[in-house]
Amino acid sequence: MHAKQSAAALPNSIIFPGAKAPVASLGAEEATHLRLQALARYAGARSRDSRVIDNSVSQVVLVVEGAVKLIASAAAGRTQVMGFYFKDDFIYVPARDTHAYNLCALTDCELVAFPATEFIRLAQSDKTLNNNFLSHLLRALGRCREKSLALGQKTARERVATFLVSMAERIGAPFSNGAVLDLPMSRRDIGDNIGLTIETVSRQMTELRNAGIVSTSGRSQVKILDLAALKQEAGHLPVPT
Amino acid sequence: MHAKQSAAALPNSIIFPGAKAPVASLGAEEATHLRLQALARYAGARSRDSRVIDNSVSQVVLVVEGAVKLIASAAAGRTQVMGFYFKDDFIYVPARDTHAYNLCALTDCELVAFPATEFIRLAQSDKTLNNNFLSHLLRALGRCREKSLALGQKTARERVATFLVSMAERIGAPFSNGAVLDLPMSRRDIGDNIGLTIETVSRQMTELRNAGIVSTSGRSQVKILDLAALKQEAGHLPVPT
DNA sequence: CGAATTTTTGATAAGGTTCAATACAAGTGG
DNA sequence: CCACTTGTATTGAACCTTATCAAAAATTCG
Repeated sequence: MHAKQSAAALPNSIIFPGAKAPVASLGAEEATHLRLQALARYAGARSRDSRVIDNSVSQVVLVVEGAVKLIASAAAGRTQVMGFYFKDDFIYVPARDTHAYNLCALTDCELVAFPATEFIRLAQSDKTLNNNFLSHLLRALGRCREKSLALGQKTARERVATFLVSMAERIGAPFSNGAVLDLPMSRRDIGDNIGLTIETVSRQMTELRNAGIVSTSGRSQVKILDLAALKQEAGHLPVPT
Repeated sequence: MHAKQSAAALPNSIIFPGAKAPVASLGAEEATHLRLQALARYAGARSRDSRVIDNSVSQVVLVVEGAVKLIASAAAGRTQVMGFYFKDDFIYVPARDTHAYNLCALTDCELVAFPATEFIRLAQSDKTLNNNFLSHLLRALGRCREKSLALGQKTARERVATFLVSMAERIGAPFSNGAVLDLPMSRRDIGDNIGLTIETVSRQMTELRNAGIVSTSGRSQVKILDLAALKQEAGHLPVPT
């Protein structure tokens, strides 16, 4: 299902009660709000919907509610999950080129999409918005480089641990010496994100469980019992002095 | 050797004859030039110099001449080469954080570095410069995502082929059905860039040579005899329709 | 030319994938 | 509400790719 259309035209979409709220988290000045509103395409999506937004042009997407994954497709049907995004996250989705990028809903969710070109033009006249966008891009680049490092250098164990640490920081609820999290993505998604097969992910989870570092219940709940130990497993750099 | 210092203080550095030229490729408006000049730190480096620029603060670096690599260091002495950069390339080097980023010279080279914070502030008042910086960041993010896909999904053969295709596009001279290139980096650098050991890189090069797709002479010269075949090996997506 | 370094080649081993089967969770219809 | 069905996750065994270790060959540089 395509989503570059106004909310009214989408049967599945969730109509926002107060339309101003989502755009507010972009931190733009008052004067920019109206113009952002005009540009915004609200899109609701049900869990598992793929191609949640139109990728014929580059888009800047804000997650208002729910969770999505950004996937890239290469030859031979292989896909890489470039990242997972949650409430208030901000995603740059390039237009289809040598690889095709798409957003897929992991849960029912609400998104706001802006055509990138117009968004950037608008940001030029609003220092706050421009700064926010810039610092978002810098963070995205930083995270992507971290991922490159992980994919290029780390073992299966380290990758799974790294993934869990990252998720704990983003969607974990504090718990004892660690955190509790409810993973909205499947083992396949995790594998495609960290460059492993589902079997390897599963085995590493089992080993972490046997080592008493995490415990699991059901498919999605993970309790991190010892965050320090998990970070150790993740192969993180000692804190710089 | 540290390089956040003016050219005059660097024994190794190459003093530029006309100091305006390097900044010109940033495409800034006339009025911004002087302020960029004031901000710029010129740094020359000899081949193999590491820590070519100061990484205690984030920097935006322009390559005026030569070639450099951006490396990230993780625990256990593992390093990932995040990318290679050549004349007129533009690099965002974040301050040291959970990982340490550094520029290393592959050849004798000339660089211009700007403290990122001030550079960004200056860009705010110059639409052209701001646009250039933004589009640079978007391209950098795109390339980094491509690399994630390669590291997460591709085989050794595909990675080496992908690397060669990319280098051909960036520093190759046209030649018959392919290109000739003079690689300024070692096999180790290549391996650290695409997540393989030097032995595996070497073996894959040998196989590509045996397949008649490339030929080599000396350490650094590579002739791509059949670019189409090499792209095939790289596992690229068929051109979108 | 000769020394030092880098690259290539070879043999072996380890980590991860693949294939196959079982167990588990969640949803569906009686 | 429970049995049945479907999809997802876990476990096991064999295989394959790539890493590791070790040595020889090639290139660069003094």
